[in-house]
Amino acid sequence: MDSQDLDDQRLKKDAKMRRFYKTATNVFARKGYHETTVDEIAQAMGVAKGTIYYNFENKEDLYMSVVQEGVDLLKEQLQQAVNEGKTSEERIANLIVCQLKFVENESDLVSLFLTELFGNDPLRSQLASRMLSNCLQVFRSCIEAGIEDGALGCLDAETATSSLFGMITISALHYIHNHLPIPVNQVASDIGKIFLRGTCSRPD
Amino acid sequence: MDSQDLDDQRLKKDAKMRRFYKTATNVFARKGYHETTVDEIAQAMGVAKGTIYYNFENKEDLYMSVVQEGVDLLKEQLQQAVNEGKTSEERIANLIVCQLKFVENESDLVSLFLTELFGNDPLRSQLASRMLSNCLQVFRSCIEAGIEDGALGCLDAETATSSLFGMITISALHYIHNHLPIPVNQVASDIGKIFLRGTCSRPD
Amino acid sequence: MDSQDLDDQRLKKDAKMRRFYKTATNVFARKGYHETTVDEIAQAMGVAKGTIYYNFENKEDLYMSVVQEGVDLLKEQLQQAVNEGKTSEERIANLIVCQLKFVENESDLVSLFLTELFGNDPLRSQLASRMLSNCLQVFRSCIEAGIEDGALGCLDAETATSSLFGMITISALHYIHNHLPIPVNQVASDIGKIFLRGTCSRPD
Amino acid sequence: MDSQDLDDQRLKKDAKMRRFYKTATNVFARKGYHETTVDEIAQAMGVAKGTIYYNFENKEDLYMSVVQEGVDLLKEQLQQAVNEGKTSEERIANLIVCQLKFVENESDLVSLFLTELFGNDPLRSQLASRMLSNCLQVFRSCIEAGIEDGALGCLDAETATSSLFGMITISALHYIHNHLPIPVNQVASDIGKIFLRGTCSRPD
DNA sequence: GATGAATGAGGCTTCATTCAT
DNA sequence: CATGAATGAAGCCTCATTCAT
Repeated sequence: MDSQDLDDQRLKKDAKMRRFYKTATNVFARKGYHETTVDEIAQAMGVAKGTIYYNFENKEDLYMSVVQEGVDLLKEQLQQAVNEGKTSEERIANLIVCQLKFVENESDLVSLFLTELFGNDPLRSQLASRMLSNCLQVFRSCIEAGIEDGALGCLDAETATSSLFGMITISALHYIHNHLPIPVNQVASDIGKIFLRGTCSRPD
Repeated sequence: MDSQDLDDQRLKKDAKMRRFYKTATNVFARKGYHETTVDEIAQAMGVAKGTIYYNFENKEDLYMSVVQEGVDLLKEQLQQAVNEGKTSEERIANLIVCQLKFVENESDLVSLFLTELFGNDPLRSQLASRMLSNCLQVFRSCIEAGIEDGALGCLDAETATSSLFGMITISALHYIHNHLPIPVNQVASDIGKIFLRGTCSRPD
Repeated sequence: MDSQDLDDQRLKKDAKMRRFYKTATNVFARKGYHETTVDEIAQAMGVAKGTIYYNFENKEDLYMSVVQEGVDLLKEQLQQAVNEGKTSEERIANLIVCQLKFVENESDLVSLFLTELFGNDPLRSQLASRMLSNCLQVFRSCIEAGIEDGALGCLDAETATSSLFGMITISALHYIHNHLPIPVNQVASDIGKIFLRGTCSRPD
Repeated sequence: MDSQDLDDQRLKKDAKMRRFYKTATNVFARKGYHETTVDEIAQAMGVAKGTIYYNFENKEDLYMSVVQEGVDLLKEQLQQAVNEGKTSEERIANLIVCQLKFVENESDLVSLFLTELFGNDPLRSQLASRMLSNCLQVFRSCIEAGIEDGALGCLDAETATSSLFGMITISALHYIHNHLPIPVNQVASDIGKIFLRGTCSRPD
C-alpha cells in the first residue's frame, strides 16, 4: 500500500465523517438532543447503530463533535470576512453580513448551538461558552482595532462586542423563528448603522 | 366553615403553589428539563411524587407553568418600567435597566426560558416564542412611540426591537456565563448610548 | 396508622423480600450471573422489571444481596450446630453434617457462592472471600478449641480449617455434580474419621 | 520448500499458538470469561480481532482451548509426580506437593478452571467436570493402590479422593485469595499427615 | 388530599461475529 | 494469512405515570 492509497483512505474517511456530521446536525437540530434517538441518527446516516458507536464515544460525543465542527466553520468564515475588509468600518460590515448569512444558511447548527449555550447543563454550557468566545474573539479584535483607529468611539469593548453579536443574532433568530427569509442586506445595513453611529464618539 | 376559613385556605394554597413554582424553577434551571426527574423535584419540594401529579397534569405541564409564571413576572416588571418613564428616552432607558436587572435576579428563569426559546421542540419553542412576543411587545410599543415622537430615527421597528433586546440580553448573559455580577448601570448606559445615538436620524 | 399496622407492613415487606431472594437465587443458580437476564428474574418473580430496580440498586446489587442472604443463612446454621454439641468431637461432627446438609439443601446457593468465590472478578471474589471467612470462623474457633482441649493434635489451625472445609465441600460437590443425593451420614462419618484421626497427636 | 522449511513453519506456528494460549489465559484469568472482550484479548496478543477468528472457532472455543491446555498440563505433572514415587506414601506425598505447586504457579489457570467447574453453565460445567475427572483419576488410582497395599485403611475411595483433593485445593486457594505465597512444604506436610493418619486403619 | 410502590415502554450501549480488502 | 470497519441482536437501566390505600 503506497502513500497514494493512504491518502485515498484519508480522504474517504474524512468525507465519511463530514457526511456523518452533516446528517447528525440535521437530525439533532430538528428534534433536539434529548428527543433524538441514536437509532434515528443511524437510520438517517444509513448505517447500523453500532457504526455510530464505532466512530464516536457515545451520543454526547457525537453531539459535541457536531457542535465543535459548526463552531469551527463559523470562526473560519468570520475570519475570512475580516480579512476581506480594508477599513474597520468595512470589516465590521463584513462581519455583520457574514454572521447573518451563517445563521441563515446553517440555522440547524445555530439552533443547536444556542440551545447548548443557553441550556442548563453546566458543563456543556461552559464548553459552548468557550467555543463561542473563540468566535467572539474575532468580533472583539475588530472592535478594539476600530476603537484604536478612531472608527468607533471608546466604549467598553466588552459591552460593544456582546451588543453587536446580540443585535445580529437575535435579529436573525427573529426571522428564523417566524420561518421568514432574512432580508440580509436590509438588516445588515440597519444594524451597521445603529452600531457605527451608536458607538461613534460625536458629542450628544 | 365560614368565609374567613375559605380565604385562609385559598391563601395557604396560593402560598403552596408559589413555593412549588420557586422550587421547580430552581431545580429545572440547574439541570434542565430532561436531566431533571420528577423525583428530584418532589424531593426538593418535600412532597411525595404523587403530590406533583395531583397538582399538575404532568411533567410538561409543571414545566410550562413555571415558564409562564416567569414570563408573566417579566412582562409585569417591564410594563411598570415603561410607566415610570416620562419621555421616550427615559422609558427606553428604564426598559434596559429593568431587563438587565431581571436577567440578573432571575437568571434561573431566564436560562430556562431561553433554552425553551432556542430549543428544538417545535411546539414548545413556538409557545415560548409567543410568550416572548408578549414581552417584546412592550419594547416595540416604546420604540414605535419613540420613532413617532422623533426620539428615534425612523429605522425598521422590527430590527430595532430585536437589536435592542439582543444587545441587552446577550450582554447580560455574557456576565452570567462568566459568573460575574452585571455592572447594571455601566452596561445600561453603554447600551442606551449605542441604541439612542445609533437610531437617531442625524445625517451620517 | 398505629404500631400494629407498621408491624404488619414490616412483615409484609420482609416476606416480599424473602420471596425475591429465593426466586433470584434459583434463577441465578440455574443459569449463572451473566447468562441470567433481569427480565428473566422479573418474570420468575412475577413482577415488572422496574420493580426489581425499585428494590435493588442494579443487577449486581440484587445478586450480591442474594449471596449475602445465603451466607448469613449458612453461618446461622453452623453456629447452631456448634451450640448443640457438648464436646469438641461432637461439635466438629455436627459442623460436618451441617455443612453437608446445607450444600445438599441449598445447592443453588452454594454453586452461586462458589462461582463467586472462585470467580475472576477481583472485587466480587474478595467480597465472597470476606463472607466465607465469616463462616470459616465458626470452623476455626471450634478447631482451636479442640486443639486447646486436646481433642485435636496441634496442627496449624489455618491449614486444618481449610482442609476440613475443603474435604466437606469438595466431597459434597462431587455428588452434586453427578446429580446424586449425598449419603450424608456415610460421608460425614468418613470425613469425621479422617479429620479426627488425622489431626490427633498420637506418634506416627 | 523442503521438509526443513515445513518443520520450521510448524514450530513457528506452535510457538505462536502457545503465546496465544498464555496471553489468553492471563487475560481471562484476570477478568473472567464474560468480562473479557475479544478486543482485549486481541490487543493483549498484539493481533487484530479478525486473527483470533482465523485461529479459533469463536470466543468459547478459544476459552475452552485454554482450559484444556491447562488441564493437560496439570495431568502431565501429576502423572510425573506419581511416577517419581516408590511407595504409596511417597506417591501421595508427591501428588500433594505437585498439586500445591501447580495451584501456586498457575493460579490464573486454576481460577479459570474452578470458575468453569463451579460455574452455572451446565454444558461447560460438565465438560470441566470430565476434565477434572481425568486429573482426579491420577489421585484415585494412587489411593486405590494405597488401600490395596495397606498404606491406607479401607475407606471409601470416592470420599477419600474428594477429601484429599479438597484439602489441597481449598488450602492453596486460601493463600492465593489472601495474596500470600503458599508455604508449600509446611502445608504439604500437614495435609499429608492428616490424610495418611486419618485414613489409616488403626483402631480408634 | 397525599402517598409511594409498582409499572413497562423506550433509550443507550456493548460486543461477538462477519467479510470485503 | 491478516485486518478492522461495520453490524445488529440483546441487555441493562431510567423514569414518567398510575392507582390502591
